[in-house]
Amino acid sequence: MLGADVAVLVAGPGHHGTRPVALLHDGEVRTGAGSDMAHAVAEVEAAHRPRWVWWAAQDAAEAVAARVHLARAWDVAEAHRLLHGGVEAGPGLAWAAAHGLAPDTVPAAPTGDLFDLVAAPDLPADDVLVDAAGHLRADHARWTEDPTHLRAWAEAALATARRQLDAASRVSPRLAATVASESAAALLCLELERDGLPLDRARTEQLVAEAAGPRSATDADDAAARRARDALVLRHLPGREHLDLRNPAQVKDMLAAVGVDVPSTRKWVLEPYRDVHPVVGALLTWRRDERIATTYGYRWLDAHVGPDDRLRGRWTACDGAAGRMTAENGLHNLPAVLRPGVAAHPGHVLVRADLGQIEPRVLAVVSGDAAFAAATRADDLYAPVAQRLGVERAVAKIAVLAAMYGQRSGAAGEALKGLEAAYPVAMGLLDRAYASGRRGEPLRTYGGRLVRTGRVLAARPPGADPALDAARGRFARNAVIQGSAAELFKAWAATVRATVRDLDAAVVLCLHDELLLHVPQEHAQEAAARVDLALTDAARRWSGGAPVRFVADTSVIARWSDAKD
DNA sequence: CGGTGAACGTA
DNA sequence: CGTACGTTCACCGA
Repeated sequence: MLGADVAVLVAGPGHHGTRPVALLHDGEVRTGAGSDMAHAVAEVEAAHRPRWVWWAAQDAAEAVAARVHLARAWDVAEAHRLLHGGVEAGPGLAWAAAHGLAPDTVPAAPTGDLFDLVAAPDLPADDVLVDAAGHLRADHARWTEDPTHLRAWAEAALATARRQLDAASRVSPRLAATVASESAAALLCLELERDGLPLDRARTEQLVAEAAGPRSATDADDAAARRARDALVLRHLPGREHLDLRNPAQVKDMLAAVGVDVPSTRKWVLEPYRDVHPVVGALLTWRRDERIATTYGYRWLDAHVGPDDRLRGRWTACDGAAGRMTAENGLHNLPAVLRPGVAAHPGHVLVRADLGQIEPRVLAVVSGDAAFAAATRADDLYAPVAQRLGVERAVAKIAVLAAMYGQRSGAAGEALKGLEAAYPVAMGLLDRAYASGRRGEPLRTYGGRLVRTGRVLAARPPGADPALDAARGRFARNAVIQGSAAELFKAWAATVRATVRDLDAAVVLCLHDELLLHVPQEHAQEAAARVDLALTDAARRWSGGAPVRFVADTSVIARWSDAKD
């Protein structure tokens, strides 16, 4: 994986475009300002299609901005997160881990104040990157401001990557492939931020207006609109006109006074009390509209939707828990009522594809349960499970979800016993994950990501608090499924990224089990077919050919909210 | 002014 | 609400 066809791309500190960048390929290093280096990167890609090694995808920011497509990468930061868990994965930490140095001995980066000049111990000679203890020098960020240092910086990244590959092959035969997939996902994250999510601005503004009222010209108008929204609730409460609806404690006291005695004012707690007092319904409607007015209102539109009518936010390839993708600025939690505003631009369509029942299908792969794998041959996995258990489909579904997530409320009891009997291998995997979590032991996803379970209130050791142990157990059981599903999803997304490129199509949204592509109209059917083919290919590679079927519901639409074909 | 919890959107 | 995440608000203590 890191043989002869390797190129290294690293950047020094500074602003994108003007910062120093080095490209190391075939023993030769080229350095220059980032924006000037983009075409050199493109040349190497076109001629050699190497595997690119970088400390993090951010090193390729200028190439991405210049729309240079890079096919294969080894991202040292993503590899570190997979091998060792956690989110922190800077060069100093990744280097240390790759060289067997304890993470708590990594020297802290200088903060830039005078104290550093006085306290700095044993500064290495100025042309040396590694200190006496074997760590990257603490001031490596400043040190790489000098372009003559960038060759050593690139070689350090390559050395780290090679050690990571050795470590990965010792952990799991699948881990190197997972690094490749995660590295592509991290690159895709930069492209998602660059391209944005296409919106129909007029329609989106209209939807916002329906919840928040018309756009205010002045602060006074804004305050008046806010008072008008509040009045729709307060009119049910004569004598309490000064109640602050945004203060949960005041709302709770008010509700108790009108006969609604609840432990909290959360939506699902209040929902059953709609008939007790009209203020309950009014409050819930107010909360829905207030969410749009404050979080997804005009301020959000103005801040994050560009003049090209695209919504942009930062993306990260893996969160700190099980490894799902995250996104900012509402890209991952846009209220459903605003979805009609997400629309293909003229001459284009959206291709929407979502994975069906991904988590139980992933459980079949991770556990290697042959009987459960057989159930994945059905379009609806719960049908054969229900048949085997002799229960209704709805009961089978609840039982499977209860087994995976540890739901304790509800009546899944009998069906759960049936599951244990019918699919002992799959249920055994979930039980072992739960037990590992209770003991605070780390575990690995199918693709090899280390998930630490001690992170749940790490201050209290396992065994000290039964409720905490149970929480760690539930977290672990969920993480092995959710994290493995995230790996399959990213392998799929990376495959789609590569295979629809020649259609001028692009992935514009990743949502855990759903992909949205922006596609020229004339390539709609071809892009949809390639999305489905990419799932077959990615699933076969990720699962190592396990007899488990994955299914996508794929449709060509104009708006995200449109019904499926 | 920074940190915390409540609340709620998404999967 | 089984588990995550991001955002906004009010409150708390400095």
